Amino acid sequence: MLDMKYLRNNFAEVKGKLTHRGEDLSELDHFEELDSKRRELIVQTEELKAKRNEATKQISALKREKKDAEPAIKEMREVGDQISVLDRELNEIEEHLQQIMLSIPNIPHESVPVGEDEDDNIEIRNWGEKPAFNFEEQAHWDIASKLDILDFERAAKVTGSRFVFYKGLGARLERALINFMMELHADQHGYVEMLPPTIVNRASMTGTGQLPKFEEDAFKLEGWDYFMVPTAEVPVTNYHRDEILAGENLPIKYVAFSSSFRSEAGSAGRDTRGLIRQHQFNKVELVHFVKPEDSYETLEILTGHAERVLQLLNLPYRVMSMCTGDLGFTAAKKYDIEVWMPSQDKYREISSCSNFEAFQARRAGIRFRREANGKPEYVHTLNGSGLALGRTVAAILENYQQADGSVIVPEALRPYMCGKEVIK
RNA sequence: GGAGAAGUACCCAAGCCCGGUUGAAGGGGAUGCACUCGAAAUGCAUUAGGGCGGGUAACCGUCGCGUGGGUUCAAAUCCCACCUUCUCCGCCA
Repeated sequence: MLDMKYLRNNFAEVKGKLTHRGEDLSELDHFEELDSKRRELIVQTEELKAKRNEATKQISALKREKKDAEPAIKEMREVGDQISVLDRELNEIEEHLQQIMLSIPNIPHESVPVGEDEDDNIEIRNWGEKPAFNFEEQAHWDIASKLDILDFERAAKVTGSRFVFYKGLGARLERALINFMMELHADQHGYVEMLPPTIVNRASMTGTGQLPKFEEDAFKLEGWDYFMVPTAEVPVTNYHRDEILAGENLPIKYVAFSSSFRSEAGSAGRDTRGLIRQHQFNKVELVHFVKPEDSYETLEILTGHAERVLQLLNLPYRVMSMCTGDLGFTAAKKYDIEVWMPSQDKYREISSCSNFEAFQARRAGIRFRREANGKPEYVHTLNGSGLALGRTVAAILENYQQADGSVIVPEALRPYMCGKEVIK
């Protein structure tokens, strides 16, 4: 959510900056009218309420002195009616205004490249050497099915398409990656470890920006106003919802492991095979709460923490700066880290690191005080995958595949795999 | 799932039956001042934060006793719904 006062005072400028995002801004046009109507009504009702409060004191004094209060009561009856009419109107307007505010995307940071879609994203850097194979490289689903470590067919029977069983050393590999990543971030990067709920309520989904606009992307529990989390970002960011944090405790950094659930509405036919696009996948997520002046430096650090995972696994990747048209709804700036997938001859997203500035903090009411008696200010929130587990498994299988169909275990993972050096 | 109890300011807690003088007694804590060489103890004082609106500003208004509605001239106090916590029973990993 944007700062309403800022939007009021800089309407044309904000609107200009939002046009590059390629989102529907038709709602925005009602803002100015509703906003001024709202303030008008507030002045009116508050005047009447002040009058009523004054009269109430007098009525109670009259009653105490056993004098006739009937005329005053009669008059206030009318005032009361006026108040309730105006209040009702005010409520409607505030609801509409709130709905508009919740549907306006974040303002892109000035350093974000202007562009329409993913073709306009800019490569910031790349790392590692793409493997050279002297045999025909295979897709990870083929490698995995020959090794019997992933089972998509039975998952389709048990649940449906876009689900998977990890099996044997496949399951072991995924679990090794979870432990490897969690320990790296907790022990070496200084994050506090979390295992959050994987079901959250509507307020949480609204707080981080998944709702109200993207409800069809989420799995909702029938009969409940609960949702399966699409990312641990939701529970972990909302962990501090409606709180005022002590400035001296910032920055706060959490690393959370959770399963993530996405309906992938509108993605039918894309990445139908393999681990790239599942309804359920595991992810290690990094979440920061920082002072506003620190958030852009933090975005670089956070991205570096995610990159560190790929470096230790020796997987080639590049870092892309998302252009205005590919930023997503909530981010002011976003880097995607893309890992090399040999069978596709392409880089594929494996982490997404975003600075939301105060966009989520305003929705979720997350503030801090610089000093004990200072005014509360909104924190800036950031998060990034560190990393998506399924895609990491896919990248390992493809980049570490051997001519005989076996897969070398990256050295950094061997301590988590009982020293095993190869999956065959 | 069944039965019961409770949610009041930073914390504890009175008020709620019998609506108005409680914008919230009292205590603790915190802060300031006094006493003291200093501390403790003691005494005095302050301590609703926050949202929203108006105003160049000082400041003013409004909302606020779990949340949302309702009744009333007026609600912490009455009515309804919901949420959360606790206790007991049942079930259960």
